[in-house]
Amino acid sequence: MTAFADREGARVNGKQAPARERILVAAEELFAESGFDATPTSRIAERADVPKGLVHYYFRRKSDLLAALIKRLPDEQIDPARVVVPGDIAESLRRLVSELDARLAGSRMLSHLLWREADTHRAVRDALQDRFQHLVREVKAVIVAASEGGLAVADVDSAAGLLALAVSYRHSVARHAGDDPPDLMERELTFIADALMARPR
Amino acid sequence: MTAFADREGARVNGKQAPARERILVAAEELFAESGFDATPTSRIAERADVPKGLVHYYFRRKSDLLAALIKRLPDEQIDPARVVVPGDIAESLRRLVSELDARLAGSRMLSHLLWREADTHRAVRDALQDRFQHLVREVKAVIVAASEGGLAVADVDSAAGLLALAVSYRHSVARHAGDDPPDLMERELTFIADALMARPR
Amino acid sequence: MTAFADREGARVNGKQAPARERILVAAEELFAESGFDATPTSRIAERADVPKGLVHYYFRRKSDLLAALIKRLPDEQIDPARVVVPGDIAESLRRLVSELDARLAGSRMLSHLLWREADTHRAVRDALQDRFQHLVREVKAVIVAASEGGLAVADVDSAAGLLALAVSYRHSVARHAGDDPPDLMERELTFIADALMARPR
Amino acid sequence: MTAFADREGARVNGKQAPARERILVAAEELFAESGFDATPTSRIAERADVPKGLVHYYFRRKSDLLAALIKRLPDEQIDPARVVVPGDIAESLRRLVSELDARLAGSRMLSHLLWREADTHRAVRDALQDRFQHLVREVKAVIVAASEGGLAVADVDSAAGLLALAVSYRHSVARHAGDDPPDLMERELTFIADALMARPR
DNA sequence: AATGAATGAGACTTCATTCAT
DNA sequence: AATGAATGAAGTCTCATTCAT
Repeated sequence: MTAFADREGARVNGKQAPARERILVAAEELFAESGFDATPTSRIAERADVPKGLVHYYFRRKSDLLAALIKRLPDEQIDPARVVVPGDIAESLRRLVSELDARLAGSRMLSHLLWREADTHRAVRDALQDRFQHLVREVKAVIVAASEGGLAVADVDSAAGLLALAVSYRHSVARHAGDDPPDLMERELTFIADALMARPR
Repeated sequence: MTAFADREGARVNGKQAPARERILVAAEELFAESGFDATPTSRIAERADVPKGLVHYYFRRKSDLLAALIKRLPDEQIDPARVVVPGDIAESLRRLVSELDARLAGSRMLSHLLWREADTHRAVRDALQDRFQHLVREVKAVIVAASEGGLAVADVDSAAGLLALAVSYRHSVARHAGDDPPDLMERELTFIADALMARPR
Repeated sequence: MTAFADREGARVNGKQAPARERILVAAEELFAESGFDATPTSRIAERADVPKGLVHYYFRRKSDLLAALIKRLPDEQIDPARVVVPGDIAESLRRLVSELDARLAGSRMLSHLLWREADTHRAVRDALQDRFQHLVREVKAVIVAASEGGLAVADVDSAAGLLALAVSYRHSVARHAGDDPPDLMERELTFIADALMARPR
Repeated sequence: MTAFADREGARVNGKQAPARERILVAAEELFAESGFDATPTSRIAERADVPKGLVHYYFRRKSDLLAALIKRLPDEQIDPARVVVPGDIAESLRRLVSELDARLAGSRMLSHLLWREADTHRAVRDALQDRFQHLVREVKAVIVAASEGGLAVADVDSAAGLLALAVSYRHSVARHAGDDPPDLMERELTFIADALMARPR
């Protein structure tokens, strides 16, 4: 590990990360900060500290950068066993949200980017849809496991959809708010959990 | 007056709308279709069927167009009396959503635009926040009126927040889905209404 | 006479000056401040407080404004009798310079403008040359009158040329200096006067 | 070296000068000919025979071109020993003026440009002031050396100031005259020299 | 006489992309 | 593999000038 401080992500245990990697990191940051269109490739090169030509050497067109970024999306499955507290839906969901927060912390910017560019770039749109569906399924799985059966499918679907929406909103669009009180999430979460508990089985 | 149909909004009973108005309509459409940055002012002029210079005559900078668009946002209050069915929260919310759909139909594109550009343009971000809060308050008012009192404030807040989120999502981001099944909304709506009914008072 | 204060020169004893005059005054100021090319006619209209169309109504092309400005140049002859102190060249020149200062004070901006635009506009160039020659002749006349004859023509020409140069420089280009110490002029002036006195006759 | 005559400065012994240099030369010529504002970058590209984009590749903004031009100003000191004829101020000044003429011949246009743009561009104004002061000092040094001491400081200052003015005027603004008779300078020069000689010591 | 909407040429500038080295 | 000069299309914006009223 050198004595020089450096860009987050630009170094991998002591050595400067390879140029290609540095370019991707820089692109992700800048796209998230200013949007795809508003980010010149020259500024990406600058931030990655590589010559301008190298960006197009690795990614012939600018959109190839976006495509490469999407491929890098973290896509780990959260193991329901790690978060589920049988019989306690609220607590289970609470832990799930916490895990999701942790998982997405590393790619919050990218998540956010997705929402912005979904319109103009089909690849992005599809990736976004996939991630959302994936999220819904994860929530559903946790609810089912925590409830130990007995819930109506439609209710689970509704609940999972609403929570996924809230989480997703929080992770991407809502970050504008600045405040983002943690209890806000808590409030919705318990409301949903209680609602499920109150349903006739 | 020709017999030809024309751009939506570009004509006002037989006469071509004033140039300024045509420019705004064209800008709204194009911004929503392709995003702010990706829309050249020249294409706006083209679609509005005005010379390129006129766009900048009325709106010196491109961002002034965005600002003008935001000022035009419909902002009518929905009268709770028109949608509330006392004692029936679900039906009340159903009618409210229906009204909201109607209201936003005219500016769906603009709504969508807001979500996309919220990051880069502070004016947009603020407008977006305002609209969302406005929406939450409307939902809350309907719930309170329909429930005839007796609900916990926190529950109303949660429910209103979730429904506003769902409506908002549907009106803007969700349009990617293409299909947008009406019953999807119905499912979330009844889930929320039932949840409220089931709560201890 | 209204209670409103107004632009210097835009009012003529209590009444607002006619629009055409206000336009000329505004143009003179702005051309001198920012240069001919850098001054949009729209800003002239603005400062003159007239509608944009009126500027081109009175002066079809922008260059017509310049031409009209040149025609307005003050061109009064300074009466040698008023400044000459017979036998005292230095004092005579001192008084002349003082008169010239007073005369040009009213049109300092315009004088300055002339130097800047002389290149690009033939009419300006010619006016500038004329004014300079006029100035040389005035200086010459004062020297001749003050010296009561007996100086060599070549010396008078040289002296007049040099002083005219210094005065001209001071009135136009030199104004950049900011400081512009009065004694600086005095120094050159006495140098020239003494030189003339010391010449063999 | 080809048989074709070519733009002055655009070729360096047979090979075309580098693009960046050609751009600077073209800009200098055009700015001097028509002024800074009146010269489109497109015409600079045209004359330099480079694509339009290259001008902005090397000089992002048009004003950067002006700045670069100013840095290129020749700034060699003239060695007093080369021009001074001890005891003969007039001849010394004559030789100095001749040297100055030679030195400035290469950048006459640029000199001229400076006077024109001094108003609107601070960098130019400062450069101009510096050059003038530099010139005054050079003249002063020659006078002192040629006179072999014994002149009053104030007289030397006056004389140097006047001659610098005349030289400067000739090199820049005066070029309008077209004719520019060499003896005109000679006349002022001897007048000044004689004046100094005649002064009491 | 006066006005301000309208026009279109053209200015500066940015930028993705290519290419010779 | 890597570089940075070079290219030209396209974008935003300004402005003198015209013209219908």
